[in-house]
Amino acid sequence: MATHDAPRRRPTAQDVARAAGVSRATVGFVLNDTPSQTISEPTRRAVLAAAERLGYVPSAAARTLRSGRSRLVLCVVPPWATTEALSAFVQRTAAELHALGYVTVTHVTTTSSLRDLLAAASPAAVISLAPVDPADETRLRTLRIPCVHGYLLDYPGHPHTLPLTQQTMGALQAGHLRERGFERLVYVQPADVGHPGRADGRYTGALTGAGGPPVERSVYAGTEALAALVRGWADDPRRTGLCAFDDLTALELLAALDRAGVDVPGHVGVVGVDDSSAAPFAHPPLTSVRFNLTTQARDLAAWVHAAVRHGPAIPADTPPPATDEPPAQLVVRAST
Amino acid sequence: MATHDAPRRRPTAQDVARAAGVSRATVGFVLNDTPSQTISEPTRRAVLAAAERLGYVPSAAARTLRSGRSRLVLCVVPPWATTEALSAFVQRTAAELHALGYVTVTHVTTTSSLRDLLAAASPAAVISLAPVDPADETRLRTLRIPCVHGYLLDYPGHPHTLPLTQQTMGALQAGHLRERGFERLVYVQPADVGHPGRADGRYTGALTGAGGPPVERSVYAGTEALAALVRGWADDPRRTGLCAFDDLTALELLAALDRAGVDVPGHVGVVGVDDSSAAPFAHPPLTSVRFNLTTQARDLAAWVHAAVRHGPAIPADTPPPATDEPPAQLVVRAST
DNA sequence: CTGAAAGCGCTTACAG
DNA sequence: CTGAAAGCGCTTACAG
Repeated sequence: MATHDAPRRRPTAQDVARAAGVSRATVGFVLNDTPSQTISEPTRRAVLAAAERLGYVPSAAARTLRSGRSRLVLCVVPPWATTEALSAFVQRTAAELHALGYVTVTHVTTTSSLRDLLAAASPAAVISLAPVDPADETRLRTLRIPCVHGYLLDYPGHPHTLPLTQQTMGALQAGHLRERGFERLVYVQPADVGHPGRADGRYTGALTGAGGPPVERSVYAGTEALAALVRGWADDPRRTGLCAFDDLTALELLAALDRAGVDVPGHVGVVGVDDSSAAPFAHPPLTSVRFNLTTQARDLAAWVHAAVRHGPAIPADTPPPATDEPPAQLVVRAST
Repeated sequence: MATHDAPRRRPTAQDVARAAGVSRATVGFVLNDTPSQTISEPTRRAVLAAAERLGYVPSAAARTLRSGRSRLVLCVVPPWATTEALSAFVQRTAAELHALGYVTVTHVTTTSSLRDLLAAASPAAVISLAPVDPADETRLRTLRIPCVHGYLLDYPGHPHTLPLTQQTMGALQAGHLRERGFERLVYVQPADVGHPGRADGRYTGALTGAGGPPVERSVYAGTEALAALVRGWADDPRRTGLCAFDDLTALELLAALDRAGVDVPGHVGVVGVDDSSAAPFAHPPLTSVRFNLTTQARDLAAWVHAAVRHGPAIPADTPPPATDEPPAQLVVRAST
């Protein structure tokens, strides 16, 4: 026995029209809330009920093709930006964009080019958490898809720079260590930090936050190299404050310091970046820089919305709304 | 002065045809590698060169609408599945799917329904890392979009179950603790673990892995509650082995045990799940369960590909390829 | 290879 | 509200 109402194809607006006993145009007006049309409440309800009953979902492909608009926002994330803090940032931004009528999806870049991605999806806009390849930038311009930069690197002359920059993070770290009375300041990072600009920016910020040089910089690769650094700090009579590149680096530092029997924070202090969920459980609990991303996610979403409506070139007319909230703050724990 | 070759609209296949001096059909044949057509090498090159020069990217919307096919795979991730290990799993799966010709994007579910998502994108298939809402399952069936379950819950009767299940994890934890001579075994979890089935499955697995009961189960909420548990373990004359729900839970346990002055692993042992990047730097370094996701990502990608080609109902004919690799393994460190 | 064509499902202006 | 219609850019079968 064949089920009589199982369609062999997905339902279309035409099917909804038939089921609701109205014209196809009416279905479109109801489903799109077309303001220029007045639809009576009973008709409206009948259409919506029929759509629901049939499991109708408008074809994204047809809608995008015909209207030239899309509700999809594509967030492009480099592999090194898949941290807790940045994931939270993307999720908040997605929530803000949802309120503006968009749907956000994320793509972690493995191959470098956006070409394949753009041939498979038709986004209204792209958010990139990393500097975009020039070829891809050209492509996006050609396709008239606005690209908003959601990365936290200073980008001179670029209007869309979030208040939170790499500099902010380093400055908070170094300033805090100075306040706590650490005399010698060292910026410590592993050799591989994804995009080198991140570490450079944070180090530059540390120079500022320390109230001027010197802030040393140590790059290590491997346990041996780190142990050698630890010996240097242990033997130094000065109290040494370490600005760790991120929380993971900080955890590695704390473990190495513990192995060497160094007193933390008595002789050496450590500050991370990210305020990861592991930070409170470190040994000792880790002081870290927490991002305040709520308002910044709203800014980013607003830029995307503006770019979609007015085109990518909206430098002067959309300044980020002034907020009292600092872009980041220290969460002080026992490691300093 | 106006730039003479800046088009006001995005280039189409027609533009490429004009630029290459061929017919529009030829462009389609070249760009799609249509096997039924023989295109001479010079023509082929001319078309590709013109496409490249114009920055042509085929319209995903038009292509999907016309062909009824899409190269987009949508991976739906609940907020609690955004861990390092699962992110890595998704990225590996995306890489495998890329090799099969798909492009994968991820959506973290905030609102529960897939409706908005499916109205904004036309995926060829959906991978869900969480059980799918029945309404959404119906919707996907109606839209003829196959949905493959990428979550690690046992799902009785479901053909697509990866070798790695929640049970596997718990079993490895408990088996290891027994081997290490811990007499009393406790499964410890915070009250909120996202989807409760995860903790239930892991606990069930621990019962098996321990070679039979008893394995106690402790659910805590807050530092106070945890401290009370720690006192209980400290006062017990038996060596107690703790199966922590995940690495974060394990880190919290280690911190609490350290505060209470409990000897780890002398008196209490701790095993996590995830083998997160913080695990090696814990105090003491944390023994944890690492997922072997390489082959499992390949299986998942193969299921997606099969589902796209043969429809969602492919139970019997696509068994997961047998691999020698265990679905997960212990990484033993000092905490046990 | 070319050229003319249909049609995917939708949005949206138009005359009633 | 209805009904007939165009057209977004593409894929793809067809006759040459």
